[in-house]
Amino acid sequence: MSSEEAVPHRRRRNPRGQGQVLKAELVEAAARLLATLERPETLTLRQVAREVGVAPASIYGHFPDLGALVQHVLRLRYDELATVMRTAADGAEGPLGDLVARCAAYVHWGVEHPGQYRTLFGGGMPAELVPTNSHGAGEELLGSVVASLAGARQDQPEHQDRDQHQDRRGPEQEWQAGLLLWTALHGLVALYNAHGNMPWPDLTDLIAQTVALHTARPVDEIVELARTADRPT
Amino acid sequence: MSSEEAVPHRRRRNPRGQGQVLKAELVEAAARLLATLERPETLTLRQVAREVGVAPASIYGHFPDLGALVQHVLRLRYDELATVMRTAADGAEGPLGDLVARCAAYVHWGVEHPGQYRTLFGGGMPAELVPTNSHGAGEELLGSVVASLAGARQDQPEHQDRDQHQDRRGPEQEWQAGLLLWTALHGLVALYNAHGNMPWPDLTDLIAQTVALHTARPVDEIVELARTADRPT
DNA sequence: TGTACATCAGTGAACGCGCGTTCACTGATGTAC
DNA sequence: TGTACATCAGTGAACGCGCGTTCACTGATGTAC
Repeated sequence: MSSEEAVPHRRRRNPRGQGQVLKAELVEAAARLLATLERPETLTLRQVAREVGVAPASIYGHFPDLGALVQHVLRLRYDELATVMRTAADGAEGPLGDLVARCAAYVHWGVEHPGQYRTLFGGGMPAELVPTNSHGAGEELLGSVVASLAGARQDQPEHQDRDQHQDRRGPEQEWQAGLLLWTALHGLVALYNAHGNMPWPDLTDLIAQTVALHTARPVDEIVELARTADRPT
Repeated sequence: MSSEEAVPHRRRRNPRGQGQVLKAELVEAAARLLATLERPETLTLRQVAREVGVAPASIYGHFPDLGALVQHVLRLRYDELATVMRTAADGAEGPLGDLVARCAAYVHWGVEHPGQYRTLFGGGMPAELVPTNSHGAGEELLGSVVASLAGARQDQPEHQDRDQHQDRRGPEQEWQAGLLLWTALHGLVALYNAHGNMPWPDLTDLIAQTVALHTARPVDEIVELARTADRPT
Protein backbone atom coordinates (compact mmCIF):
# COMPACT_ATOMS: atom_id res chain seq x y z
CA MET A 1 0.00 0.00 0.00
CA SER A 2 2.95 2.31 0.48
CA SER A 3 4.96 1.52 -2.63
CA GLU A 4 1.96 1.23 -4.92
CA GLU A 5 0.66 4.71 -4.24
CA ALA A 6 3.11 6.20 -6.71
CA VAL A 7 1.89 3.91 -9.49
CA PRO A 8 -1.58 5.12 -10.36
CA HIS A 9 -2.73 3.06 -13.26
CA ARG A 10 -0.54 0.09 -14.21
CA ARG A 11 -1.21 0.22 -17.87
CA ARG A 12 -0.33 -2.65 -20.13
CA ARG A 13 1.07 -2.02 -23.57
CA ASN A 14 -1.45 -2.59 -26.32
CA PRO A 15 -1.02 -5.54 -28.69
CA ARG A 16 0.22 -5.04 -32.22
CA GLY A 17 -2.64 -3.76 -34.33
CA GLN A 18 -4.21 -1.78 -31.48
CA GLY A 19 -2.30 1.45 -31.64
CA GLN A 20 -5.41 3.55 -31.80
CA VAL A 21 -6.56 2.28 -28.43
CA LEU A 22 -4.18 4.64 -26.66
CA LYS A 23 -5.33 7.45 -28.91
CA ALA A 24 -8.90 6.91 -27.75
CA GLU A 25 -7.74 6.79 -24.15
CA LEU A 26 -5.89 10.06 -24.57
CA VAL A 27 -8.95 11.77 -26.00
CA GLU A 28 -11.09 10.39 -23.20
CA ALA A 29 -8.64 11.48 -20.53
CA ALA A 30 -8.24 14.97 -21.98
CA ALA A 31 -12.01 15.35 -22.12
CA ARG A 32 -12.31 14.22 -18.51
CA LEU A 33 -9.64 16.65 -17.40
CA LEU A 34 -11.10 19.57 -19.31
CA ALA A 35 -14.42 18.83 -17.67
CA THR A 36 -12.92 18.42 -14.21
CA LEU A 37 -10.23 21.05 -13.88
CA GLU A 38 -11.15 24.28 -12.21
CA ARG A 39 -9.23 26.12 -14.88
CA PRO A 40 -9.32 23.96 -17.99
CA GLU A 41 -7.04 26.30 -19.92
CA THR A 42 -4.15 25.18 -17.71
CA LEU A 43 -4.37 21.61 -19.01
CA THR A 44 -0.97 20.11 -19.56
CA LEU A 45 0.45 17.43 -21.80
CA ARG A 46 1.98 15.70 -18.80
CA GLN A 47 -1.32 15.79 -16.94
CA VAL A 48 -2.98 13.89 -19.74
CA ALA A 49 -0.13 11.38 -19.81
CA ARG A 50 -0.42 10.85 -16.05
CA GLU A 51 -4.20 10.47 -16.25
CA VAL A 52 -3.82 7.69 -18.80
CA GLY A 53 -0.81 6.16 -17.04
CA VAL A 54 1.61 6.56 -19.90
CA ALA A 55 4.94 8.29 -20.57
CA PRO A 56 4.62 11.92 -21.72
CA ALA A 57 6.52 11.10 -24.87
CA SER A 58 3.94 8.52 -25.87
CA ILE A 59 1.46 11.22 -26.80
CA TYR A 60 3.61 12.35 -29.72
CA GLY A 61 2.86 9.13 -31.50
CA HIS A 62 -0.77 10.18 -31.80
CA PHE A 63 -0.87 13.97 -31.72
CA PRO A 64 1.74 16.54 -32.76
CA ASP A 65 1.12 18.49 -29.57
CA LEU A 66 -1.38 19.22 -26.81
CA GLY A 67 -3.18 21.77 -28.98
CA ALA A 68 -4.06 19.11 -31.54
CA LEU A 69 -5.39 16.82 -28.83
CA VAL A 70 -7.50 19.56 -27.28
CA GLN A 71 -8.77 20.56 -30.69
CA HIS A 72 -9.85 16.98 -31.28
CA VAL A 73 -11.69 16.88 -27.97
CA LEU A 74 -13.40 20.20 -28.58
CA ARG A 75 -14.62 19.08 -31.97
CA LEU A 76 -16.24 16.07 -30.29
CA ARG A 77 -17.77 18.19 -27.54
CA TYR A 78 -19.09 20.67 -30.01
CA ASP A 79 -20.71 17.93 -32.04
CA GLU A 80 -22.22 16.61 -28.85
CA LEU A 81 -23.71 20.01 -28.05
CA ALA A 82 -25.07 20.34 -31.57
CA THR A 83 -26.65 16.90 -31.30
CA VAL A 84 -28.20 17.66 -27.93
CA MET A 85 -29.76 20.79 -29.36
CA ARG A 86 -31.03 19.04 -32.47
CA THR A 87 -32.50 16.19 -30.47
CA ALA A 88 -34.21 18.59 -28.10
CA ALA A 89 -35.71 20.46 -31.03
CA ASP A 90 -36.92 17.22 -32.62
CA GLY A 91 -39.09 16.51 -29.61
CA ALA A 92 -40.64 19.97 -29.56
CA GLU A 93 -43.89 21.25 -30.97
CA GLY A 94 -44.04 24.12 -33.40
CA PRO A 95 -41.41 26.70 -34.32
CA LEU A 96 -41.56 28.38 -30.94
CA GLY A 97 -41.18 25.05 -29.18
CA ASP A 98 -38.22 24.32 -31.42
CA LEU A 99 -36.56 27.56 -30.40
CA VAL A 100 -37.23 27.14 -26.69
CA ALA A 101 -35.97 23.58 -26.76
CA ARG A 102 -32.76 24.56 -28.53
CA CYS A 103 -32.03 27.43 -26.18
CA ALA A 104 -32.78 25.40 -23.08
CA ALA A 105 -30.58 22.57 -24.33
CA TYR A 106 -27.75 25.00 -25.04
CA VAL A 107 -27.84 26.63 -21.62
CA HIS A 108 -28.24 23.39 -19.72
CA TRP A 109 -25.36 21.79 -21.55
CA GLY A 110 -23.27 24.85 -20.80
CA VAL A 111 -23.88 24.82 -17.07
CA GLU A 112 -23.51 21.06 -16.84
CA HIS A 113 -20.15 21.15 -18.64
CA PRO A 114 -18.57 24.37 -17.39
CA GLY A 115 -15.03 23.33 -18.21
CA GLN A 116 -15.80 22.26 -21.74
CA TYR A 117 -18.09 25.20 -22.33
CA ARG A 118 -15.35 27.59 -21.28
CA THR A 119 -12.85 25.88 -23.45
CA LEU A 120 -15.16 25.98 -26.44
CA PHE A 121 -16.60 29.47 -26.15
CA GLY A 122 -14.64 31.22 -23.44
CA GLY A 123 -11.82 32.13 -25.79
CA GLY A 124 -9.20 31.14 -23.23
CA MET A 125 -7.35 28.30 -24.89
CA PRO A 126 -3.61 28.24 -25.72
CA ALA A 127 -2.71 31.25 -27.85
CA GLU A 128 -5.81 31.14 -29.98
CA LEU A 129 -4.73 27.90 -31.59
CA VAL A 130 -8.08 26.37 -30.94
CA PRO A 131 -10.55 29.07 -31.96
CA THR A 132 -10.15 28.36 -35.64
CA ASN A 133 -12.12 25.31 -34.84
CA SER A 134 -14.43 26.70 -32.20
CA HIS A 135 -15.11 29.74 -34.32
CA GLY A 136 -16.32 27.68 -37.23
CA ALA A 137 -18.19 25.65 -34.68
CA GLY A 138 -19.81 28.74 -33.27
CA GLU A 139 -20.95 29.82 -36.70
CA GLU A 140 -22.64 26.53 -37.41
CA LEU A 141 -24.44 26.73 -34.10
CA LEU A 142 -25.29 30.35 -34.62
CA GLY A 143 -26.85 29.41 -37.93
CA SER A 144 -29.22 26.99 -36.26
CA VAL A 145 -30.28 29.57 -33.70
CA VAL A 146 -30.82 32.19 -36.38
CA ALA A 147 -33.00 29.81 -38.39
CA SER A 148 -35.00 28.69 -35.41
CA LEU A 149 -35.58 32.22 -34.20
CA ALA A 150 -36.63 33.36 -37.66
CA GLY A 151 -39.07 30.45 -37.81
CA ALA A 152 -40.56 31.30 -34.44
CA ARG A 153 -40.93 34.95 -35.35
CA GLN A 154 -42.65 34.23 -38.60
CA ASP A 155 -45.09 32.04 -36.76
CA GLN A 156 -46.22 34.60 -34.25
CA PRO A 157 -49.86 35.74 -34.27
CA GLU A 158 -49.22 39.46 -34.47
CA HIS A 159 -47.18 38.91 -37.59
CA GLN A 160 -49.81 40.39 -39.87
CA ASP A 161 -49.79 43.59 -37.89
CA ARG A 162 -46.05 43.75 -38.08
CA ASP A 163 -46.12 43.47 -41.81
CA GLN A 164 -47.61 46.89 -41.98
CA HIS A 165 -44.87 48.40 -39.89
CA GLN A 166 -41.50 49.37 -41.19
CA ASP A 167 -39.66 46.44 -39.63
CA ARG A 168 -39.85 43.96 -42.43
CA ARG A 169 -37.06 41.54 -41.74
CA GLY A 170 -34.43 40.69 -44.26
CA PRO A 171 -31.91 37.90 -43.74
CA GLU A 172 -29.50 40.40 -42.28
CA GLN A 173 -31.95 41.42 -39.58
CA GLU A 174 -32.63 37.78 -38.90
CA TRP A 175 -28.98 37.06 -38.56
CA GLN A 176 -28.51 39.96 -36.20
CA ALA A 177 -31.49 38.89 -34.11
CA GLY A 178 -30.09 35.39 -33.83
CA LEU A 179 -26.67 36.69 -32.95
CA LEU A 180 -28.18 38.77 -30.21
CA LEU A 181 -30.06 35.81 -28.83
CA TRP A 182 -26.90 33.76 -28.87
CA THR A 183 -24.93 36.43 -27.03
CA ALA A 184 -27.69 36.56 -24.41
CA LEU A 185 -27.56 32.81 -23.90
CA HIS A 186 -23.78 32.87 -23.81
CA GLY A 187 -23.78 35.62 -21.22
CA LEU A 188 -26.20 33.66 -19.12
CA VAL A 189 -24.08 30.53 -19.17
CA ALA A 190 -20.81 32.39 -18.69
CA LEU A 191 -21.93 34.43 -15.70
CA TYR A 192 -23.76 31.51 -14.17
CA ASN A 193 -20.65 29.38 -14.35
CA ALA A 194 -18.31 32.14 -13.23
CA HIS A 195 -20.42 33.26 -10.29
CA GLY A 196 -22.08 30.07 -9.16
CA ASN A 197 -21.72 31.25 -5.59
CA MET A 198 -24.15 34.10 -6.22
CA PRO A 199 -27.84 33.45 -5.51
CA TRP A 200 -29.35 32.67 -8.90
CA PRO A 201 -32.98 32.59 -9.94
CA ASP A 202 -34.31 29.41 -11.50
CA LEU A 203 -32.37 28.79 -14.67
CA THR A 204 -35.35 27.63 -16.70
CA ASP A 205 -37.14 30.85 -15.80
CA LEU A 206 -34.20 32.88 -17.03
CA ILE A 207 -34.06 30.95 -20.29
CA ALA A 208 -37.78 31.44 -20.79
CA GLN A 209 -37.49 35.15 -20.03
CA THR A 210 -34.69 35.49 -22.53
CA VAL A 211 -36.57 33.71 -25.30
CA ALA A 212 -39.69 35.70 -24.45
CA LEU A 213 -37.81 38.96 -24.86
CA HIS A 214 -36.29 37.91 -28.15
CA THR A 215 -39.59 36.72 -29.61
CA ALA A 216 -41.82 39.44 -28.12
CA ARG A 217 -44.06 36.76 -26.68
CA PRO A 218 -45.65 36.67 -23.23
CA VAL A 219 -43.37 35.01 -20.70
CA ASP A 220 -45.97 32.58 -19.42
CA GLU A 221 -46.35 30.87 -22.74
CA ILE A 222 -42.61 30.38 -23.03
CA VAL A 223 -42.24 29.21 -19.46
CA GLU A 224 -44.72 26.47 -20.16
CA LEU A 225 -42.87 25.37 -23.26
CA ALA A 226 -39.58 25.47 -21.37
CA ARG A 227 -40.92 23.34 -18.54
CA THR A 228 -42.12 20.64 -20.92
CA ALA A 229 -38.80 20.83 -22.73
CA ASP A 230 -36.99 20.23 -19.43
CA ARG A 231 -38.81 17.01 -18.70
CA PRO A 232 -39.56 15.40 -22.03
CA THR A 233 -42.32 12.81 -21.69
CA MET B 1 23.81 49.13 -28.89
CA SER B 2 24.70 45.47 -28.56
CA SER B 3 25.35 45.25 -24.83
CA GLU B 4 22.49 47.50 -23.80
CA GLU B 5 19.77 45.45 -25.42
CA ALA B 6 19.69 43.08 -22.47
CA VAL B 7 19.11 45.91 -20.00
CA PRO B 8 15.57 47.10 -20.64
CA HIS B 9 14.88 49.78 -18.12
CA ARG B 10 17.83 50.92 -15.99
CA ARG B 11 15.87 51.64 -12.90
CA ARG B 12 17.34 53.69 -10.12
CA ARG B 13 16.62 52.80 -6.52
CA ASN B 14 14.11 55.10 -4.90
CA PRO B 15 15.27 57.49 -2.16
CA ARG B 16 14.48 56.83 1.45
CA GLY B 17 10.90 57.82 2.12
CA GLN B 18 9.71 56.85 -1.36
CA GLY B 19 9.06 53.14 -0.95
CA GLN B 20 5.53 53.43 -2.29
CA VAL B 21 6.83 54.66 -5.64
CA LEU B 22 7.77 51.13 -6.66
CA LYS B 23 4.39 49.91 -5.45
CA ALA B 24 2.68 52.34 -7.81
CA GLU B 25 4.95 51.26 -10.64
CA LEU B 26 4.13 47.63 -9.99
CA VAL B 27 0.42 48.32 -10.12
CA GLU B 28 0.82 50.30 -13.30
CA ALA B 29 2.92 47.61 -14.95
CA ALA B 30 0.54 44.83 -13.95
CA ALA B 31 -2.39 46.83 -15.34
CA ARG B 32 -0.53 47.42 -18.57
CA LEU B 33 0.32 43.75 -18.90
CA LEU B 34 -3.21 42.60 -18.13
CA ALA B 35 -4.44 44.95 -20.82
CA THR B 36 -1.80 43.90 -23.32
CA LEU B 37 -1.38 40.16 -22.93
CA GLU B 38 -3.31 37.95 -25.25
CA ARG B 39 -4.12 35.70 -22.35
CA PRO B 40 -4.09 37.88 -19.24
CA GLU B 41 -4.68 34.95 -16.93
CA THR B 42 -1.13 33.76 -17.65
CA LEU B 43 0.36 36.88 -16.08
CA THR B 44 3.43 36.08 -14.05
CA LEU B 45 5.18 37.64 -11.10
CA ARG B 46 8.44 37.67 -12.99
CA GLN B 47 6.83 39.33 -15.99
CA VAL B 48 5.72 42.21 -13.80
CA ALA B 49 9.19 42.48 -12.29
CA ARG B 50 10.76 42.54 -15.76
CA GLU B 51 8.30 45.16 -16.97
CA VAL B 52 9.24 47.46 -14.12
CA GLY B 53 12.93 46.59 -14.35
CA VAL B 54 13.27 45.22 -10.86
CA ALA B 55 14.30 41.95 -9.22
CA PRO B 56 11.44 39.46 -8.80
CA ALA B 57 12.04 39.37 -5.07
CA SER B 58 11.41 43.09 -4.80
CA ILE B 59 7.68 42.57 -5.29
CA TYR B 60 7.37 40.78 -1.97
CA GLY B 61 8.09 44.00 -0.16
CA HIS B 62 4.82 45.41 -1.44
CA PHE B 63 2.50 42.49 -2.10
CA PRO B 64 2.37 39.04 -0.49
CA ASP B 65 1.99 37.46 -3.92
CA LEU B 66 0.88 38.01 -7.50
CA GLY B 67 -2.74 37.39 -6.56
CA ALA B 68 -2.75 40.35 -4.21
CA LEU B 69 -1.25 42.60 -6.86
CA VAL B 70 -3.77 41.50 -9.46
CA GLN B 71 -6.60 41.94 -7.00
CA HIS B 72 -5.42 45.48 -6.38
CA VAL B 73 -5.35 46.23 -10.09
CA LEU B 74 -8.77 44.74 -10.66
CA ARG B 75 -10.26 46.82 -7.90
CA LEU B 76 -8.94 49.94 -9.63
CA ARG B 77 -10.20 48.84 -13.02
CA TYR B 78 -13.58 48.01 -11.63
CA ASP B 79 -13.84 51.40 -10.01
CA GLU B 80 -12.89 52.92 -13.32
CA LEU B 81 -15.65 51.03 -15.09
CA ALA B 82 -18.18 52.08 -12.46
CA THR B 83 -17.10 55.70 -12.84
CA VAL B 84 -17.33 55.56 -16.61
CA MET B 85 -20.86 54.24 -16.35
CA ARG B 86 -21.88 56.79 -13.76
CA THR B 87 -20.43 59.66 -15.76
CA ALA B 88 -22.16 58.47 -18.91
CA ALA B 89 -25.47 58.30 -17.07
CA ASP B 90 -24.98 61.80 -15.65
CA GLY B 91 -24.91 63.27 -19.14
CA ALA B 92 -28.06 61.44 -20.25
CA GLU B 93 -31.64 62.57 -20.40
CA GLY B 94 -34.41 60.75 -18.64
CA PRO B 95 -34.47 57.26 -17.13
CA LEU B 96 -34.29 55.57 -20.51
CA GLY B 97 -31.34 57.73 -21.51
CA ASP B 98 -29.69 56.82 -18.21
CA LEU B 99 -30.08 53.13 -18.95
CA VAL B 100 -28.88 53.36 -22.53
CA ALA B 101 -25.87 55.41 -21.49
CA ARG B 102 -24.90 52.95 -18.77
CA CYS B 103 -25.22 49.94 -21.03
CA ALA B 104 -23.33 51.55 -23.87
CA ALA B 105 -20.56 52.62 -21.50
CA TYR B 106 -20.32 49.11 -20.09
CA VAL B 107 -20.05 47.42 -23.46
CA HIS B 108 -17.65 49.95 -24.92
CA TRP B 109 -15.37 49.74 -21.91
CA GLY B 110 -15.47 45.96 -22.20
CA VAL B 111 -14.45 45.85 -25.84
CA GLU B 112 -11.82 48.55 -25.38
CA HIS B 113 -10.22 46.71 -22.48
CA PRO B 114 -10.58 43.06 -23.43
CA GLY B 115 -7.78 41.86 -21.16
CA GLN B 116 -9.04 43.63 -18.11
CA TYR B 117 -12.64 42.77 -18.87
CA ARG B 118 -11.76 39.12 -19.08
CA THR B 119 -9.82 39.24 -15.90
CA LEU B 120 -12.67 40.97 -14.08
CA PHE B 121 -15.66 39.04 -15.37
CA GLY B 122 -14.29 36.11 -17.33
CA GLY B 123 -13.79 34.00 -14.24
CA GLY B 124 -10.36 32.90 -15.42
CA MET B 125 -8.01 34.23 -12.80
CA PRO B 126 -5.68 32.17 -10.56
CA ALA B 127 -7.65 29.56 -8.65
CA GLU B 128 -10.61 31.81 -7.94
CA LEU B 129 -8.56 33.92 -5.58
CA VAL B 130 -9.74 37.06 -7.30
CA PRO B 131 -13.48 36.53 -7.68
CA THR B 132 -14.21 37.34 -4.05
CA ASN B 133 -13.40 40.83 -5.14
CA SER B 134 -14.81 40.77 -8.63
CA HIS B 135 -17.95 39.08 -7.38
CA GLY B 136 -18.69 41.82 -4.89
CA ALA B 137 -17.78 44.20 -7.68
CA GLY B 138 -20.21 42.51 -10.00
CA GLU B 139 -22.98 42.83 -7.46
CA GLU B 140 -22.48 46.54 -7.05
CA LEU B 141 -22.56 47.01 -10.80
CA LEU B 142 -25.54 44.74 -11.14
CA GLY B 143 -27.33 46.87 -8.59
CA SER B 144 -26.89 49.98 -10.68
CA VAL B 145 -28.19 48.23 -13.79
CA VAL B 146 -31.19 46.87 -11.91
CA ALA B 147 -32.05 50.31 -10.59
CA SER B 148 -31.61 52.00 -13.93
CA LEU B 149 -33.68 49.40 -15.75
CA ALA B 150 -36.45 49.60 -13.16
CA GLY B 151 -36.46 53.37 -13.58
CA ALA B 152 -36.70 53.15 -17.34
CA ARG B 153 -39.50 50.61 -17.16
CA GLN B 154 -41.56 52.67 -14.77
CA ASP B 155 -41.24 55.57 -17.11
CA GLN B 156 -42.59 53.88 -20.18
CA PRO B 157 -45.82 55.16 -21.77
CA GLU B 158 -47.70 51.85 -21.84
CA HIS B 159 -47.17 51.54 -18.15
CA GLN B 160 -50.80 52.20 -17.33
CA ASP B 161 -51.88 49.37 -19.60
CA ARG B 162 -49.42 47.04 -17.97
CA ASP B 163 -50.75 47.83 -14.55
CA GLN B 164 -53.91 46.01 -15.42
CA HIS B 165 -52.06 42.88 -16.39
CA GLN B 166 -50.76 40.33 -13.97
CA ASP B 167 -47.15 41.35 -14.31
CA ARG B 168 -46.92 43.84 -11.52
CA ARG B 169 -43.25 43.96 -10.72
CA GLY B 170 -41.88 43.40 -7.28
CA PRO B 171 -38.23 44.03 -6.40
CA GLU B 172 -37.47 40.41 -7.14
CA GLN B 173 -38.75 40.71 -10.71
CA GLU B 174 -36.80 43.90 -11.08
CA TRP B 175 -33.66 42.22 -9.88
CA GLN B 176 -34.17 39.33 -12.26
CA ALA B 177 -34.82 41.68 -15.17
CA GLY B 178 -31.61 43.58 -14.39
CA LEU B 179 -29.65 40.38 -14.05
CA LEU B 180 -30.90 39.26 -17.43
CA LEU B 181 -29.91 42.53 -19.00
CA TRP B 182 -26.46 42.25 -17.48
CA THR B 183 -26.00 38.71 -18.76
CA ALA B 184 -27.00 39.91 -22.22
CA LEU B 185 -24.45 42.72 -22.13
CA HIS B 186 -21.81 40.39 -20.77
CA GLY B 187 -22.47 37.86 -23.49
CA LEU B 188 -22.18 40.58 -26.07
CA VAL B 189 -18.81 41.76 -24.79
CA ALA B 190 -17.48 38.27 -24.21
CA LEU B 191 -18.34 36.94 -27.66
CA TYR B 192 -17.27 40.12 -29.35
CA ASN B 193 -13.88 39.94 -27.69
CA ALA B 194 -13.50 36.21 -28.19
CA HIS B 195 -14.48 36.21 -31.86
CA GLY B 196 -13.29 39.55 -33.08
CA ASN B 197 -12.36 37.92 -36.36
CA MET B 198 -16.02 37.23 -37.12
CA PRO B 199 -17.95 39.86 -39.09
CA TRP B 200 -19.84 41.85 -36.46
CA PRO B 201 -22.71 44.24 -36.93
CA ASP B 202 -22.33 47.75 -35.57
CA LEU B 203 -21.83 47.51 -31.83
CA THR B 204 -24.01 50.49 -30.99
CA ASP B 205 -26.85 48.90 -32.94
CA LEU B 206 -26.48 45.72 -30.95
CA ILE B 207 -26.48 47.58 -27.67
CA ALA B 208 -29.56 49.51 -28.72
CA GLN B 209 -31.29 46.33 -29.80
CA THR B 210 -30.53 44.72 -26.49
CA VAL B 211 -31.83 47.62 -24.45
CA ALA B 212 -34.88 47.81 -26.70
CA LEU B 213 -35.68 44.17 -26.04
CA HIS B 214 -35.27 44.54 -22.32
CA THR B 215 -37.42 47.66 -22.10
CA ALA B 216 -40.02 46.65 -24.68
CA ARG B 217 -39.43 49.89 -26.50
CA PRO B 218 -39.15 50.48 -30.25
CA VAL B 219 -35.60 50.05 -31.45
CA ASP B 220 -35.45 53.36 -33.30
CA GLU B 221 -35.98 55.39 -30.18
CA ILE B 222 -33.19 53.55 -28.40
CA VAL B 223 -30.82 53.76 -31.35
CA GLU B 224 -31.18 57.51 -31.31
CA LEU B 225 -30.43 57.68 -27.59
CA ALA B 226 -27.47 55.37 -28.07
CA ARG B 227 -26.01 57.46 -30.88
CA THR B 228 -26.16 60.64 -28.82
CA ALA B 229 -24.64 58.73 -25.91
CA ASP B 230 -21.76 57.65 -28.14
CA ARG B 231 -20.80 61.18 -29.08
CA PRO B 232 -21.66 63.36 -26.13
CA THR B 233 -21.88 67.01 -27.18
C1' DT C 1 30.80 68.84 14.09
C1' DG C 2 31.86 63.98 13.87
C1' DT C 3 30.70 59.22 14.09
C1' DA C 4 28.31 55.00 15.18
C1' DC C 5 24.18 52.85 14.29
C1' DA C 6 19.46 51.80 12.39
C1' DT C 7 16.47 51.67 8.73
C1' DC C 8 14.97 51.61 4.20
C1' DA C 9 14.67 49.91 -0.56
C1' DG C 10 15.88 46.83 -2.92
C1' DT C 11 19.58 42.93 -5.04
C1' DG C 12 21.45 38.52 -6.62
C1' DA C 13 22.09 33.94 -6.30
C1' DA C 14 20.08 29.79 -5.39
C1' DC C 15 16.46 26.16 -4.52
C1' DG C 16 13.21 22.85 -6.29
C1' DC C 17 9.33 22.27 -9.42
C1' DG C 18 6.64 21.09 -13.55
C1' DC C 19 6.75 21.86 -18.07
C1' DG C 20 7.42 20.56 -23.54
C1' DT C 21 10.32 18.11 -26.34
C1' DT C 22 14.29 15.00 -28.01
C1' DC C 23 16.40 10.75 -28.54
C1' DA C 24 18.17 6.33 -28.39
C1' DC C 25 16.17 2.31 -26.63
C1' DT C 26 13.20 -2.05 -25.69
C1' DG C 27 10.52 -5.82 -26.07
C1' DA C 28 6.61 -8.05 -27.95
C1' DT C 29 4.47 -9.50 -32.24
C1' DG C 30 4.00 -10.43 -36.82
C1' DT C 31 6.24 -11.80 -41.61
C1' DA C 32 9.54 -13.74 -45.18
C1' DC C 33 12.26 -17.26 -46.42
C1' DT D 1 9.04 -26.03 -38.81
C1' DG D 2 12.70 -22.85 -37.62
C1' DT D 3 14.87 -18.44 -37.68
C1' DA D 4 16.18 -13.86 -39.08
C1' DC D 5 14.25 -9.56 -39.61
C1' DA D 6 10.87 -5.61 -39.58
C1' DT D 7 7.50 -3.16 -37.39
C1' DC D 8 4.76 -1.59 -33.84
C1' DA D 9 3.75 0.61 -29.38
C1' DG D 10 5.56 2.71 -26.24
C1' DT D 11 9.66 3.77 -22.46
C1' DG D 12 13.02 6.33 -19.71
C1' DA D 13 16.33 9.50 -19.15
C1' DA D 14 17.79 13.83 -20.21
C1' DC D 15 17.77 18.76 -21.91
C1' DG D 16 16.81 23.57 -21.08
C1' DC D 17 13.22 26.78 -19.63
C1' DG D 18 10.50 29.90 -16.74
C1' DC D 19 8.36 29.83 -12.70
C1' DG D 20 7.50 31.20 -7.26
C1' DT D 21 9.89 31.76 -3.25
C1' DT D 22 13.90 32.03 0.24
C1' DC D 23 17.75 34.13 2.10
C1' DA D 24 21.69 36.52 3.24
C1' DC D 25 23.41 40.69 1.48
C1' DT D 26 24.30 45.78 0.13
C1' DG D 27 24.56 50.43 -0.02
C1' DA D 28 22.47 54.80 0.50
C1' DT D 29 20.17 57.76 3.83
C1' DG D 30 18.61 59.37 8.01
C1' DT D 31 19.17 59.77 13.38
C1' DA D 32 21.22 59.74 18.21
C1' DC D 33 24.75 61.00 20.90
